[in-house]
Amino acid sequence: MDIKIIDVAAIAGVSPATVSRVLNQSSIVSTKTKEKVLSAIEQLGYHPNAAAKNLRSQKSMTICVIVPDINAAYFSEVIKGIENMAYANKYKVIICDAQNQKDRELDYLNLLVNRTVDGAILIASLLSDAEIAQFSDRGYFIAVVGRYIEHAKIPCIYTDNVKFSREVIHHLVGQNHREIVFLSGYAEAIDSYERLEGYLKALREHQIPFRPELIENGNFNEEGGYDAMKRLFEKKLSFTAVFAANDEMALGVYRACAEYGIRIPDQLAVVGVDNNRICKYITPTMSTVNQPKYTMGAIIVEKLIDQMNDNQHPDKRTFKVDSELIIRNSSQSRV
Amino acid sequence: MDIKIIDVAAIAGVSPATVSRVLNQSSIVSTKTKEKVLSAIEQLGYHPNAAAKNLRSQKSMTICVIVPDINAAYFSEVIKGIENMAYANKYKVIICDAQNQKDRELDYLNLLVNRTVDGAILIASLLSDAEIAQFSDRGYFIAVVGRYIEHAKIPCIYTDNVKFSREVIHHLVGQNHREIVFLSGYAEAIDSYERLEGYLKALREHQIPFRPELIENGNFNEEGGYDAMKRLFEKKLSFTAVFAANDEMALGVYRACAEYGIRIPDQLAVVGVDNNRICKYITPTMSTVNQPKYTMGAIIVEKLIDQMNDNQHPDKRTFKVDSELIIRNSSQSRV
DNA sequence: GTGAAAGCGCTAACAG
DNA sequence: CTGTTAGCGCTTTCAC
Repeated sequence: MDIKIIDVAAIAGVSPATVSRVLNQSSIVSTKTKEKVLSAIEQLGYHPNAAAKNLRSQKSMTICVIVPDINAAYFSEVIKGIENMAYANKYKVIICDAQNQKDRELDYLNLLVNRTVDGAILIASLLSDAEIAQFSDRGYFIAVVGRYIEHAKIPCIYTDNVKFSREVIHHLVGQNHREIVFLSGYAEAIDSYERLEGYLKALREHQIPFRPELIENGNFNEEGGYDAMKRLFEKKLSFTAVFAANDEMALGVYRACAEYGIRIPDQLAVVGVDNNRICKYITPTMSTVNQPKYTMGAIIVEKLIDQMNDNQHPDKRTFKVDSELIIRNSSQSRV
Repeated sequence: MDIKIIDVAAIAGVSPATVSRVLNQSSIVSTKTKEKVLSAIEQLGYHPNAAAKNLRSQKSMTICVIVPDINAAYFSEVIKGIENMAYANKYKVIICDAQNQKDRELDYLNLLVNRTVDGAILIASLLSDAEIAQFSDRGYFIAVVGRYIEHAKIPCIYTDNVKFSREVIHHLVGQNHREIVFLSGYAEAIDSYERLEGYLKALREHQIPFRPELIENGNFNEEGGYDAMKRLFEKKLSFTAVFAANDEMALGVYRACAEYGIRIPDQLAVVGVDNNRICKYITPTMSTVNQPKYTMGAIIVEKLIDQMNDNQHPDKRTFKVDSELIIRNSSQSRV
């Protein structure tokens, strides 16, 4: 059996309450008894039982992070930011791989309900705003990465999709492209919607007529991007550039181009989103949009922890962070 | 306040013990009362408090996974296997990013000591075999990925480094290479040691004299591989192939070659280890060794859970899994 | 500044 | 088959 607080108390010649007090610095203990207690703890190698502590104090010092896929580079970098900042604040992090399934996400959210965790961070959630808000209203602490939710108690961090999409199109137009394909992710995703919006806005700004046939869905994955591109090629449409709503799909574009003998960037310019590490290594190097993923993770835990501890800093609850267009060879005309 | 077992008991008109029994299927309850209880649970939306359950039952149904870096593709895939299999067994997974620091690793291991977790999985740990064994001897459940530990109670899963290293060298020799550089990782890592051993063995088998100047340390990262390669080039040594102990270093080799105008594979053949996704996308595509990372993660949790539950299946405790040499363009002479 | 005692919500004997 | 009871190990009033 492990050593318990009462054992420490006995050795130190004090009551368990006093041991608890020095452990938690909850109230003032005389220097002398504190020393006795500390040395008893040391001597016995005492470690407070977490379950007992959790039960009594009604918190677990644990949060969970729910993502569609642990493995995806984008998520794992956000998670790293979350984990590191959580550690700095003495919080533990439970990872939840929802595998793109809503019911699994819901299942993981039960960790909140049964008090396994004090709070949850949702990344690229499949739940609707209303569903998320509802959880918050039930008194659970939730924070969201990647989108904005209109709710006073839900910290959010996200990038301005519309803004950077416009930048991408501006860049492409600057390279004399006027027939630009947009590859969207699955329709339910807010990111798809907003990136499309930015694309449309930018076209309008440049008075380029919008051609609906240049919009294809690639489901945010490599295969989808590849298939979409093939469809486009088969239709013999005229276009000179592709803006893919993420790098995965852009990678699919590369593959399709290789098959059809289309040279990037000479015959087709390509831009993705996410700054996957592959972008730097592939030939030609791929233009993309970088988001401060690690920082986003770090900030969101901080805010969540603030919420959980009622540190109602009157400072912001939502954060719109800037992303940066990285121009590489896939979208530069070699003059 | 949340609903508790006693509330359910009251509604169902039974004792809390009975509710607990239907919840845990610990002993037989009549169909009739079971139904009453179930409907009360449903009606109230009752979820058993995890902390209370943990305290009483002396387990947390949680394990932790300690890795040097969450972000590294290799680890995140193993973690995915772990998480998915854990979920299937109703276990939660706490991720611990040790950031390549031994003291942080030790700190995370305290999760075992304070009973936050029931067991821990160590991946690419910096701890010595003796240190790990010691934890096990203190009664904590530990499992290890990536190396073999001589200890009856520690499940291990690992690949045969010596074997695949020999295969790599055989392959290279088969391509008429006889002057082959070996790029090792940091010396403390067992992987470095064993991969070097395989390299040496294979050379001997082919009666190729071993040249110590062809061995360089690249610390398992891109920068290290790049630096090592530069040193080698500057020394004007003669060699025609490089076997890097992981893909990261091999990527560094690519970069150094680009700088020095060395063409891969014509002037230099390159083989890495890990099958990072980049290998498939880089030009030339990179030969490497693939390990069943996901499966390794899945198997190791299963074994750990077995251990924790005393399911002393007399079946194996350690698993040496096969890896596969993937030959791509970086090591094929274009005849 | 310190101790006694109650109780967090659950499960597991032990009766019946 | 079901209820009563006693804790799991800790923190936190409330006294002193």
